[in-house]
Amino acid sequence: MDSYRAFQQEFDLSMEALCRRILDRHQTTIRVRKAETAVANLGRIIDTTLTLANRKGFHSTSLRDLSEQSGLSMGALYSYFDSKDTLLLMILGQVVDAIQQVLTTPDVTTGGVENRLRALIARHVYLTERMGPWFVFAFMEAKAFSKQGRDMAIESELWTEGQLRDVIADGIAAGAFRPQDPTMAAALIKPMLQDWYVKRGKYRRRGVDPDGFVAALVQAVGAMLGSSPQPA
Amino acid sequence: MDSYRAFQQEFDLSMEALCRRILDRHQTTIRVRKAETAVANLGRIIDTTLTLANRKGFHSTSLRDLSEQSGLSMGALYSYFDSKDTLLLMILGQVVDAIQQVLTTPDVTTGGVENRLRALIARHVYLTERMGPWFVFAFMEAKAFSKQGRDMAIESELWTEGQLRDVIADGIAAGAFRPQDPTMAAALIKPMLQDWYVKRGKYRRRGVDPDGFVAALVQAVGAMLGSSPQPA
DNA sequence: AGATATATAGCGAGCGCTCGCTCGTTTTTT
DNA sequence: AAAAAACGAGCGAGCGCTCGCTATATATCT
Repeated sequence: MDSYRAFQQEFDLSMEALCRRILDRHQTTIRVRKAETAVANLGRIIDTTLTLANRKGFHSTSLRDLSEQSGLSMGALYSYFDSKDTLLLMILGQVVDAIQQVLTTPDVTTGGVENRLRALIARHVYLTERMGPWFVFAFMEAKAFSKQGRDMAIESELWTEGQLRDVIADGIAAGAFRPQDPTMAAALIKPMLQDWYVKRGKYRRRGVDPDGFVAALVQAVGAMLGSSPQPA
Repeated sequence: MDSYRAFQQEFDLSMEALCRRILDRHQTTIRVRKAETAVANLGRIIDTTLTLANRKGFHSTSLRDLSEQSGLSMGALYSYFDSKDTLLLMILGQVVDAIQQVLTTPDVTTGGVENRLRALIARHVYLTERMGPWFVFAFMEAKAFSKQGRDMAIESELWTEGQLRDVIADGIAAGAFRPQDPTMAAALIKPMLQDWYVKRGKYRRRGVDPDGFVAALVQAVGAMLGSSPQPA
């Protein structure tokens, strides 16, 4: 898994696949019984929500706008969620779910520290590239979440940072990285990863693609941690 | 200027001083004539706005909440701004103003590249520490700004990144830093600087103070740019 | 100095409007 | 024809904002 193309073939993160998981997780609230119909309409709802919310904020997006743009009536929308807040939690929940799915696989947890670190960085960039609007949504609306949502976001954030910290700590113990505080190092790397989706437009304007960003980031992080040069 | 204490003595960024500048910039909209009264009440209004907006978002903060918490009536509020959007632009404008004030002084623009880079990093951290809630507000509400506000935010963002890029480019030319793309390097450093105020709580919980963060960041950035060790 | 007049600051009920959400009805599917 | 899904007018609550009014500070006149 060493390019964005390979990543896309390994993980199915299509709107359909994502909505199928959301349907699984919210079977009790979603009142539409036919899975095929439910997945299709969930896709339209969430696609529209992400577009409108990322343009002017979730709170400023009215359900009438959402109804009009998605082509479903007000009543139909309420067959898929029981409150606007639930819609928000559906999207956030799927973001957390996808993170777990992508960052918990052998490539990331085994092998040399250099490769584990590279895999962690690459997968994070590729995942946030593939699900860009979802991550922007989660990041921007985080403050407005209900307590349940905020706790979920913080936990997920700390989990990802913990993965980084563990790899760095292992690397220091193995003598691959210069001795330093692994928690602080992880804390500094995390925002660089987030920048890829928070400021996506800036990188697009400069012609930087996902693989280019991964290369630059791996290089920078390597230098920062004082890693010995990669074996040719 | 080599500590947060020294920074606070060099720059007056008290609520009173900031509001006095806001009053200057919005003389035409603010209908209260006595400067003393206006500055005092602007302080109450903005302090309350930052508190409420950073808790639940600016859009979700009603002017009735603001009125109740600040102790001014609805009518009195409208003597200080002519629309809720103007209130938002007042705060954003002062953030941009303060950035210019702090990052455009001899320390930052003269001397060796190592020192210029250190000064730039330190001042950014100290400024965002001193005006924490203002910066969090600007960052979180940026997407909801009117076009005027968004353009201001983007311009200010790019200006700061440009300052970083220039120092790095000078350093590469002088042989102090390893040859690399200064634009990409600056793009990766910026989010680390922003993390200080966006995730302020995380660092507080871990007992990291402004000077500690500056030290860690200068160290990390130095390694990342491949700077030669500092002269003792 | 005291009385009067004028300007300034603050007040808060109420306006028009949009919001999230409901529910009786209609359309589509089985 | 029964069940499932979609419809959309309408409800009450809460929004940004206004405006006729009161209270207080300042200026002017005897």
